Amino acid sequence: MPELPEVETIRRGLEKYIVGKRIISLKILDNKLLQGHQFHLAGGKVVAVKRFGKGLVIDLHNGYSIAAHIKMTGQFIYQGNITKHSRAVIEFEDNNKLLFNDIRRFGWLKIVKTSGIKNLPFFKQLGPEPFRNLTLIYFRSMVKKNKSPIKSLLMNQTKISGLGNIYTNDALNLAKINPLRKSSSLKETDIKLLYRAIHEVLKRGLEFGGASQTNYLNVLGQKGQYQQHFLVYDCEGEKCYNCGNIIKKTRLAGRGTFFCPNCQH
DNA sequence: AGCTGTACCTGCAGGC
DNA sequence: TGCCTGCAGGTACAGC
Repeated sequence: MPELPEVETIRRGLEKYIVGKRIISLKILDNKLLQGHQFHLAGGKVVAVKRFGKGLVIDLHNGYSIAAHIKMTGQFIYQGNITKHSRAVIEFEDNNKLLFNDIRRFGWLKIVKTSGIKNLPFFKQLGPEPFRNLTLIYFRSMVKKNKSPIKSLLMNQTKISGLGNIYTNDALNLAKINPLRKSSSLKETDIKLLYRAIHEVLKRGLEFGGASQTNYLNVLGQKGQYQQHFLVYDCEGEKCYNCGNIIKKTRLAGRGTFFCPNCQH
């Protein structure tokens, strides 16, 4: 489910509710889920919760961390009830607990030394991130030399981290750029508009607490509201808010791709 | 090197 | 009602 705004909303929730708590156990309910040795966790006190791209990292005081990726349908739920989709339960000394639920079972948890997080394959390959180190200079040079469709480039986590299908579709609409356009064909004006649009749609996503189109929930089990404000994502057949033309859907690299044929060139 | 297609899973909506 | 197909917000990997 999650892209940058959803994962960041989860991170903020975890930061609020579990930092300072001591873990007494991790119960694994799905053997596919975990890599690493859970005995490193017992007695570990949570000191920080970080996000890198769409990945989460829970740092403990003892030099170990829990790295997590919730992929399409993962959820971290604080104080929730165990369901058939619960894959792990972290219990804290104060009797509170954190569930990791995941319908499609794509997500993972890894227990590693905090110093080794950056060497995990997923974290190692991440590109710069909006609101952090994605500069216009880097963005411009990357766009100019890339020959794939601009949408594919934006979705590529090694080029830019944090964007997924929802925010990529909406950012391209806001910048009035056709998703199928070859990256290197973008003009300076397009590049600047797109750079700003990426930040704008992510900011909106964050302000609405993420998009709960299907499974996303924050750590309190609450839905986000950005799905009520999609510009084009999942809007096939609806009228474009800008010009009234009908929004079209196509497929690009296997993903649903939405755009206004009139506004986006 | 860098791209595309497919696999990984489960659930759900839509067509018949 | 039920079966079938296709699709879903992400990544890893094979193959070109």
